[in-house]
Amino acid sequence: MGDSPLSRDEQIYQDILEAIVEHRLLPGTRLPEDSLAEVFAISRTGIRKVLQRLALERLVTLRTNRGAEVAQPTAKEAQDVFAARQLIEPALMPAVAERIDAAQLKTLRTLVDQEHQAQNDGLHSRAIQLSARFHVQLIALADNQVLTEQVAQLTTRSSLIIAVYGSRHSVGCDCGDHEELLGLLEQGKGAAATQWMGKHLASIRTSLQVDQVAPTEPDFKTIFKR
Amino acid sequence: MGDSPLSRDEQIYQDILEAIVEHRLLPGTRLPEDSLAEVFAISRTGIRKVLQRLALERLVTLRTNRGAEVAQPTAKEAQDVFAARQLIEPALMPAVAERIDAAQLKTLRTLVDQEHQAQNDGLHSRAIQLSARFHVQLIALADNQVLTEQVAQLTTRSSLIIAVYGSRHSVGCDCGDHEELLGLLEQGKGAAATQWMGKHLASIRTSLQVDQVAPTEPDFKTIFKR
DNA sequence: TCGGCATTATTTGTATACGATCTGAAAGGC
DNA sequence: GCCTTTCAGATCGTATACAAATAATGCCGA
Repeated sequence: MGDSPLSRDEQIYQDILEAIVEHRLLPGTRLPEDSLAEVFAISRTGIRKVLQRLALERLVTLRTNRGAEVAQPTAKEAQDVFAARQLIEPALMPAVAERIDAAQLKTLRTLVDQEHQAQNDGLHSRAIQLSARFHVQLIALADNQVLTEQVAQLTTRSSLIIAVYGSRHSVGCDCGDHEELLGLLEQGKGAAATQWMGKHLASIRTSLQVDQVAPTEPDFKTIFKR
Repeated sequence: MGDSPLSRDEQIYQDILEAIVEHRLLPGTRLPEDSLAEVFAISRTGIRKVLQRLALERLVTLRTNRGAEVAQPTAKEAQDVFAARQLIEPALMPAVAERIDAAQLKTLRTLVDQEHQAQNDGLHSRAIQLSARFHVQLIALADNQVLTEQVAQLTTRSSLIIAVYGSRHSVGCDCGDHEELLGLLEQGKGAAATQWMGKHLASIRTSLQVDQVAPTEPDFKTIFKR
């Protein structure tokens, strides 16, 4: 027994997902089925399935007869995503504080360390990915699969949002450190952890430059006007 | 301008979704691609796309080489779904109370009336559907598309849960009426509405008979043991 | 020189075909 | 008589082919 470690489709899905989260594929990038099919040595049928899934998760947009491209969240969407996170994530901190144990703390601290290291090495992309994983792993401790999946989706969308509106900070690791939060949880201070998480997300949210929209397609008029 | 009113796939998706929400398709029912393809006069390709989507929304389960069937939520999943709803929906009531206006109140009251009528006519299936729509329409007023979509998904999953564990009540319209809530919102009593919604969902949750699992396939060992 | 129109090339939408896998039942051995 | 094995039917997974739509290019006329 033991499932196949990762189905073919799932692997491709993960690959593309990671590329988007790590900003190797930027918002607006077109994703032609043929090219992807060739890269992954699979038929278009398989690619379409993956793109479909990514579209339902709002990571790519899918327009009929015009193919797929990496999604470009609007400012409103960015606000909505972070509002949702602010509603859900802080509220789960008490449950997390209750259930967390030494082994899980250790796992989470490993993630934080890796994140720091990536940050110091200038690997911002990797830091972003690790930060997202930290949030999901943390929420998973509340033992609610539904909410965990929702937060997982919200964090990946957040990565996309940061690609469009973000400062150069990774997923908001400027306002105090994830390590701080672990300290609070370790001491069972659920209420304090709730507050911390609320501020953490608020800080990321305000650091977004939602006003200065990065022009999707190069605005030649501006570029060549002298 | 003006999109096609409803794409072919979208229509099929809606049809199957409605059948599941209204309990015309019960949990555990197999959904062979060939049969569906024939019914909807489309190729298997189109059906697979729809089933894929329903699977991502957890309304059908998809096992490799064994096809699709209407999902049978576990007791844990049922708890998780309602816990999520209890976290999200009450929290949005203040925002809803602030933004609601006369026109929207009227629309919602129409929904409630239709729900009552369906209930009185013994059309429980329809009542369930209308109740779900009421919740979604309500949440939509908070003007957060992300959360609205999440709640939409949670309500459809709730319908499925009620099919498995539910009492004969429709989507929990026993503990006080949706009309009551509209009264509170009309008066701008956001805090009271929050409380009301919390109790409302709690009431549905406790009315679920999560312990007496409806045996999917008849458990002959139990049945014939004396 | 510029705008409108036709043509072409690229890309997606859909159906179908073929191979692989699973389920259930019948046949055979113990 | 019961268990194992094998075979057939049905169902799914994947690739490919062909049709349709779109976007871009080139052409022609004003």
